[in-house]
Amino acid sequence: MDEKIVLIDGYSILNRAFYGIHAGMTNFEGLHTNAVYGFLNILLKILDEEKPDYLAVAFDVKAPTFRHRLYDAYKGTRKGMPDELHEQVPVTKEVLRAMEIPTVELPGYEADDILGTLAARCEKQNLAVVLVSGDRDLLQLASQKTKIRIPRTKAGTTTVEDYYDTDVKERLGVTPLEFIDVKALMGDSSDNIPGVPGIGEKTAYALIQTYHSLEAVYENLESVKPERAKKALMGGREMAELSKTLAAIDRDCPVEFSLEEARVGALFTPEAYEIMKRLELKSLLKRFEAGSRTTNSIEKDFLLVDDFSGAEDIFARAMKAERAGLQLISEKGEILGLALSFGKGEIYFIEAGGFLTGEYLAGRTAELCLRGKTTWVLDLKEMLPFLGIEETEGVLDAGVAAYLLNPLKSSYLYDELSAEYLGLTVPSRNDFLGKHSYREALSEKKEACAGCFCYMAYTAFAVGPELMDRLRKYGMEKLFLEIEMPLIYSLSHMEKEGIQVEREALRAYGDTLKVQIEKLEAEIYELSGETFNINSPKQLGVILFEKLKLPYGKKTKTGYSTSADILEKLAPEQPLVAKILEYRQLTKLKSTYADGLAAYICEDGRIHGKFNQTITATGRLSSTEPNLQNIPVRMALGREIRKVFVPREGYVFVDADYSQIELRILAHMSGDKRLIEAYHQAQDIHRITASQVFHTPFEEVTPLQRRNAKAVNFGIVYGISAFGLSEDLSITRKEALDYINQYFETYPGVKSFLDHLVSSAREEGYVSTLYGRRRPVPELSSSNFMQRSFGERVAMNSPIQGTAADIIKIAMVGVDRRLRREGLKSRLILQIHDELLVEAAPGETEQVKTILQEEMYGAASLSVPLEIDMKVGNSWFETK
DNA sequence: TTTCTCACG
DNA sequence: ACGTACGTGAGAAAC
Repeated sequence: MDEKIVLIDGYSILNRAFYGIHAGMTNFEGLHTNAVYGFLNILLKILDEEKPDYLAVAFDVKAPTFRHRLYDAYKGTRKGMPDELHEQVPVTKEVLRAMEIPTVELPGYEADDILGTLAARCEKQNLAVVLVSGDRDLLQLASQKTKIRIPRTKAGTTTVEDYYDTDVKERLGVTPLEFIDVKALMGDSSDNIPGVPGIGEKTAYALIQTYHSLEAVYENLESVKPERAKKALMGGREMAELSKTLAAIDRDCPVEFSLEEARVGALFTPEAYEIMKRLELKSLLKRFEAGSRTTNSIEKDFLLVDDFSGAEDIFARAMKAERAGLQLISEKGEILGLALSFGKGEIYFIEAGGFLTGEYLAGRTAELCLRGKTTWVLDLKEMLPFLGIEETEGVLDAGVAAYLLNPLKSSYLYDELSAEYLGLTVPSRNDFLGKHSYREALSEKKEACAGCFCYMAYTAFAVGPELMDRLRKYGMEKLFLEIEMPLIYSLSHMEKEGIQVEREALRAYGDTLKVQIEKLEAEIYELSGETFNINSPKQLGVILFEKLKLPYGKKTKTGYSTSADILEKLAPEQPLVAKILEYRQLTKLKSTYADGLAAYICEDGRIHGKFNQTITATGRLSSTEPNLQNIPVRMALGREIRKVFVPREGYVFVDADYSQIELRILAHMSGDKRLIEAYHQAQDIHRITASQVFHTPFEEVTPLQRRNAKAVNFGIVYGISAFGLSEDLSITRKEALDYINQYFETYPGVKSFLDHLVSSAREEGYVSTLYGRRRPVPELSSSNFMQRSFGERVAMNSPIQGTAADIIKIAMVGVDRRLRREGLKSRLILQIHDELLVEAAPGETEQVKTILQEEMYGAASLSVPLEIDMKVGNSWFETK
C-alpha cells in the first residue's frame, strides 16, 4: 500500500468555514473563532477519513504573484478579507504549529501553485495525494493518484465532494486539463480572470467538449457554432490566451518542502489543547484532551455520601458556612440527591436513598437556604417546588445572574459558568453521562454521576462572588436582587398554579376542526386534480407554481415560498389558494392548539406551563411546554379556543394589559417633547401620531392614515427600515421612506434618541434598558452588511422591548407579593409580555382589580402615564 | 437536526 | 448589491 499525503489549501478552507454556519461566534475575549473552528472541523474530518502518513497546509503570501504581473486586475485568492477573518489567520497557524503540522508558503505564488507542485512531486514518489480546497480551481490537478476533496457545508453537516480525474470527466464532461481551457474561455469572476467576453459557462463547456482545447477551438474557428460565439471568440483571442495562463496552476514552482517534516505526529498535543481552551472551542476539546489528560485537581475532593450520619455531619458544618453552593438534583418530580459545596475541600453529592429520603434532603436544603447566609444555586426555580420556602434573601441563582451578564447564550450550565467565570474547563453533563437520564446514570455509572453533581455544587459555590462582582461593576446588582431574584418565586408560583382547561370542550373544538379539515382537504384535491400532502411546502409549491403555473412571489433556499403573505395575494382569484389558506389555519389550530394543548392537561385539570427566565436576548420571559404566550386571539376562529381556558369554580379571571407600553417607553426614553405631550392628551396613540405626522386635525384622521401611522409606530419600535415598512404596508420603499422622514421631522427627539442608541452601541458594544439590563450587540462590528443592519435594528429595539420587560416583571413581583401578603386566595397565573392574568377568588375581584391597577401602574414612573386596560370574565375568551 | 410556516406580544 | 422589520415556541416535513 502506497503512503498517502494530505495537502490543504489553508485560506480557501478558512474562507469556507468563515462564511459557514457559525458566523459571529466569538470566545469570551471577543476574538472571532468561527473560521478556526470550521477549519479544524474539516481538518479532523479529513484526517479521520484519510488517515494520511503526511500532512501539510499551504497558504498564500500577501505579495504579488506572476499573475498580477501579467494582468493588473487579477485578484487571486486573498481579495478583500474581512477583519473578522483576518484576525483568525495567525490563530489558525498557531494551532497548526501546536499540532506540529507544517505550513508552506512561497512569495510570488498562490497556494494552488504550491499544492500543484507538491502534488506533482509526491506523485513522482508514488505517494497517493489528497488535495483539500474550498474552490473548484484545483480540479485541474485531479489524476489517477491525486484526489481533490471539496468540503461543502449544508444543513449544518459538512459533506465532501471527491474528484479523481475520472470523476471530473464524468461530472463536468471535460478532463482536468481541459478544465483549464474552460476556465480560460468563461473566465472566473472571483479571481477576476477575464475569459472571453460573450462566452458563458454553457458555451465554454460545449466548445471544449467538442474541440478539447483552447488552441483547437481557434484552429477550427470557422466551424464554430453558434455564430454569436464565433464572433465573441474572434475578438477575444488575446484575452483567452492570457486567461489560460492565469488559470493554469504552476506545477513546478521553487517551493522548499521536506516530506519528513510533514509526517503526521501526535497532533493532539498539550499545547494544542491549551489553545482550544483559550479559544473556547468546547466541542473540539474532547478530541484534543487525549494529549493532555489532566483531571482538575479539585476532583480529588469530590465525595459521594450515602449514609445518614455522614450527611448529618455535612449539613451541620454547612449550616455554619458563610457561603454555600448547592443544587437539589431532581428528575420528573423526584429528588435524586443533593449537590453541596461550602469550600474548596468540601464538595459533596449526597444521594437520596434509604434513610436519606427526598423529603429529608429537601428539608435540610430549605434549612440551609434559610440559615441567613449566602447560598448560590444553579437553578432555583427547579428546586422551589420541593423546598416550600418563600422569598429568601441570600439565596441567589447563578444561572439568572449569568443570563443578566450575557443574555445571548443558549444555556447557563455549570460547565459553561465554570469556563466563563472561573477559567476552569470542566467536563460537561454530556461528557459524564451522555444521553442517559440522571436516574439511569445513577444506577449504571454512579462515579460519573457523582463527578457531574459535585462539579455543579462546586461551580455554584465558586462562581457566586465572581458573578456578583461583575453585576455590581455593570450596574445590574439592583436589577438582579430586586427584580430577577424575586421574580423566580413569582414564576414558580405561576407554574405551580397552572391554568384550568376544559378537556371536553377542547376535544369538541378539535373534532369540529377535524370535520372542516377533511371537507377542505377533499375540495383541495378536487380543485388541484390530484392528492398530495398539503402540509408539505415542497409538494404544495409544485402544485401551485409548476402544475398551475401561478406566479410565485419569492423563493426560499429550498424552493418556492408558500407562506401566507404570498398566498394571500393569489387568493382573491384562486379558490384553491383560498382553501389552502383556510386549511393551513385549521390544521394549525388542530395540531398545535387543540391536540397540542390537550397533551399537557394534568390530572388536576390544569396546564402547568413553564416560564423561562433566561432565554430571550431582550429580557422578556418565554413560555414552553406548552407555550401559553401564543394562544390565538387575532382571528375569530382561533380566538374561540380561549373559551376552554377557564377559572376555577366560583372564581373569575381578571385580565390586565398595558396599553401601548413600548411606545410610551419610547416617548419617555427619547424625551421627545411633542410625543410626550401627545401621549398625555390622547388615548388613541396611533390616531394622534397620524394627526401630527400627516398634519391633519385629530377628528379628521382617516382610517388609512391611522393604519399607516400604526405601521410606522411599529416600525420605529422594531428598528425602522424603509424596506420593512414598505413590505408591511405593500407600498414602495420610497413611499415608506417618506413616511419615516415625516415621522422623524415630527418627532426629532425620537430620531436623535435612536441614532444615539446605535452609535453608543457601536462604541460600547451593548445597549441597556431603563433598569440597567444589558444586551451586547456584536453584530454591529460585522463586516457583513446584513448582520450590521440587523445590529442597528437590535440596538434600537432592545432597550424598548427590554424596558417593557423590566416594567412588567416589577409589576408581577408586586402583584404576586400583594396577593399573598394581603391574604387573598387569588393568584397570578399567566404573563403574556404586556398582559397579566389573575384567577380571582370569589369576593376578591375588586381587590384584585385594585392591586393589578396599582402595581402595574406604579411599576414605573415615566414622563407619560402607563395606561392599563382591564377586563373581568368567566373565560380567557371573555376577557378579550 | 434543520427548514418552513404560523401562533402570539 | 446586499435582501429584513423586533422578540419568541411548536408542529410537520425534509434531510
